[in-house]
Order: sequence, then C-alpha cells, then structure tokens
Amino acid sequence: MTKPFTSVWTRQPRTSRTTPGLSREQIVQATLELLDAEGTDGLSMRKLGAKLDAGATSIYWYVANKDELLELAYDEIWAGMEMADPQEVSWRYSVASFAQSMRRVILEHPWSARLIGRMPAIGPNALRITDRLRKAVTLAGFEGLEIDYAVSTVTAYVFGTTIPEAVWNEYVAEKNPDVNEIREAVAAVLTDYPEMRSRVVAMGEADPTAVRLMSFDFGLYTVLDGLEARLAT
Amino acid sequence: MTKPFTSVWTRQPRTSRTTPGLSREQIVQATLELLDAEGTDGLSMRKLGAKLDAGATSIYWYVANKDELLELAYDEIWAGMEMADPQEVSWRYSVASFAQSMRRVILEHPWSARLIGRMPAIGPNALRITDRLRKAVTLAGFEGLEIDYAVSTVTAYVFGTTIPEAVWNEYVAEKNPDVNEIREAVAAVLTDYPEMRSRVVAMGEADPTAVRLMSFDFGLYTVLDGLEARLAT
DNA sequence: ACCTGAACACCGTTCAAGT
DNA sequence: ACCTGAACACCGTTCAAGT
Repeated sequence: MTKPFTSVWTRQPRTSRTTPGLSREQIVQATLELLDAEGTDGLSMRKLGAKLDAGATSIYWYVANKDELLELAYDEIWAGMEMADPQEVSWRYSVASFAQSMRRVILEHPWSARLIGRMPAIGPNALRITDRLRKAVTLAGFEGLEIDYAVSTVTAYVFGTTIPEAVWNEYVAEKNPDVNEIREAVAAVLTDYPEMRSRVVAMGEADPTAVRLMSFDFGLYTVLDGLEARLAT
Repeated sequence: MTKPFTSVWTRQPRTSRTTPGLSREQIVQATLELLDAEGTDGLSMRKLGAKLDAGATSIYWYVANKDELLELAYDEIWAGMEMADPQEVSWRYSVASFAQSMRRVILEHPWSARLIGRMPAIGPNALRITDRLRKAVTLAGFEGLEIDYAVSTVTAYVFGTTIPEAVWNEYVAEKNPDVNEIREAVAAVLTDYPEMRSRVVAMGEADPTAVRLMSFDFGLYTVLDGLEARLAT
C-alpha cells in the first residue's frame, strides 16, 4: 500500500477566526527554545506542552505530528542564513558568503544537524535562499541541469562538513566529556596507524575551532575553484 | 559533571573461554539484517532479541548500549568500501574510486545515512580505508594539515550528497509513496519561484537515478579539480 | 474551534535473580 | 560466564469527551 506524502508545507494549516490560547508561531518559538536549550533529545511533545502550559496533546491541533513540528523548526534555521546579493558582488563571493553563513547558523543550532538532509527543505525560508543560490550560479555561467548540480555540490559540501562538527559540539555541550581522555582513547586505537596517531596527538595543542574554520575554508575554496574549472570547459 | 567518553572501540570487549549461545559477531550480523530489512526504525533491542531467540536484555552482556551496537554496525559499512591502491593508479582515480564506492555502499544500506557524521568512524574498517585515503592525497602532493583538509573535503562532499539520497530511498522503500503526487505537491509550493517550479516539473520525465549519478560525478570532479588547483599554488 | 486526560503500543535500560 | 523477566521511566499518537 502506498502512503500519501505529507509535509507541513504542502497542506493548508488550520485557520482560526478567533485569537485562541495557542498559535503555531508560539509553538514553533517554544520548540526552538527547547531545542536550543536541551538539544535534539530534549524535545518531547510532553515537555513542549508543559512549556506552553498546555496539555501535551493540544499541539496536535496545530500540527499533524512531531515531524511536522520539526519541519517548522527546520525552516527557521534557513531564516537565519544570509547571502550577499549575487547581482551586486561576484558569484564567488556571494556563494562563499552563503556557505559561511549556513555553517554559522547550523553551529549555532546544533540540533539542526540531525534534520539536514533528512527533511525536505521546502519551507518558505529555505526556498528564498535556495532561489538566491541558483541565481548566483546562473550568473556564474551555469545552465540547465548544471545549475542543479552546482548548487548541490556546494550545499553537499557545507552539510557534509558541518553536520559532524555540530554533532560533536552538541555532544560536548551535553555530556561535557574530558577531551584529553577522548584524544588518548582515540590515539590508543590508532596504534597500527602511526601517521594518523601522531596527527591526533599533535592536534592536542591546536585550537580546534580555528583548525575547523581553516579546514572549512580550504574545502570551500576547493569547491569554488572546481566550479570555476568546470566553467572553463 | 563530566561524563566519561565511551565507544565500543576504545574499551576491551568481554572475552569468553567457552562457546556460549550468543556472540558479538552473531549479534552484529542480526543487527545488519534487521536494519537492511526494516530500516533504522525497525531496529529495537526487543526485536533483535527475538530474532536471536534470546531475551531482549541478553544483548547487554555483549554491548553496553544501543549506540555501541550501532557503532559496530556502522563499521561494517566501511568494510564494504573499496578503493584503488594509490600506489598503482593516479591519485585522482584512486580518490574517485573511493568516493564512488562509498556512495554505493551507503545507498545499499540506507540506514547508515543516519549514522554517518554522528558516530566516530574509528572502527577497524573505517581506519583501514581512511588511512588509504590519506596515502592517496599525500601522494597527490599535500602535506601536513592539508592532508586532513583534503580528506575532509572529499568525505564531506560524499556524505553531503549521499545522505539525502539514502534517506529519500529509505523513505520510498518504506512508505512507497506516490512520487507523482509528491512532485505536484512540491510544484504547488513553488508558485512564487517559476524557475525552480519548471525544473521540478521537467524532472518528472528524467530517470532520477541517472540524474543523481550525473550530479554526483559532476560534484566529484569539481572537488578533484579544486584539489588540483590547490596543489598548483 | 480548541483543549483535555486517559489509554495504547511501543521504547532503552537497570537489576536482582537464575543457571 | 551468561541469560532472564519484571519493572522503571520514558516516548508519540489516538480518541472520546469536554467547553
């Protein structure tokens, strides 16, 4: 049996004429606060209900299920992303500004890392910025399907680097582990690979956030250079 | 309070002198079968226990918790990846063969998409292939931290493209939705973005797996060209 | 139109007790 | 050394009933 496709974005929300106790905006707001404060696992319908001084099941009036709630929260992430107008600056700068901003926003809301790539990014905010990104690569000179490919390449790179970073940050924030202990444990596992082992040990003295930023920029410029190479052919 | 770091790979497994009913290999095997057959949500300790003709809680003798079980399953994914020996072929070919293989394996086991980037890839199989990848980029000419950056760039790209693809495949396999209906629903959301809208509609006639492969290769060559550009400077 | 609480069918995990 | 079942503290979701 086929199950029908459902998404908050592809159906009409309930409309009310009165001003009742709860509203969708209010619920999304509370969801974001809960997620920012307690992480992905901190969000449950019961907790959310309690935070809103309502029964846990009241939320189901505004939202079909928890996934729809997360779709709404996810789109708010996209609302926070910025991108230099490709009409005003070079496409490289415009795309780079988008990538940096996307990374920044995800790291600010690490819970979003578990939603990225798992939920369709078809909320109004996601669409707004995706359209801009498409404009940027079109101005760069890509045509037809290559517009899609170029956009995918950039977002895939950003997602792929930022997801593990955000997950790690969330883990550290929640569990507050002893980072030196982790490094030692990992080094111990690497006895058969001396080259990797010495890398891990050496990393101990570096500032991890600085290294990660350099790594991100390295890859970003790699992707941008690669796109330029494709334009040249 | 700091919570100690734990991973299956950084602690001693229990050793037995007898040949008892269950074994770790057996459990991992059953876990993989369950995941392949029913997807991420199909795995529960109770179901796994039942499959092994054991109590659900027997598993806790071999594994500290469900996350450790998933760590073990995750490393099996890496076991399936192949990579042309960088000593024998060009670094480009070697890295490309790794990327293609990684994508193939993830798509074959879509449940792995939810683990990638969330779990440390420090199992024996993950290490084996990561070491090879490092060798390949070293032979390409990268040095020091740039080896890490180059490796990260490639894997981030593969993860970033493949995760959504695998999630989508898992969704389709499990829910068996009407794809045309989805396309129409998405098109309806895109009324304000005619360019994106027509793209979605036009996609209806294309073979999605072929398009995705082309998209993957486009991005992969982009990354490889970008790496070459970095070597040139 | 909106909200409620009880109830259902699940979870992962702990632990005392068994062999 | 290994396995068990009962029990705990959670989940998301449904639904009849209330206002």
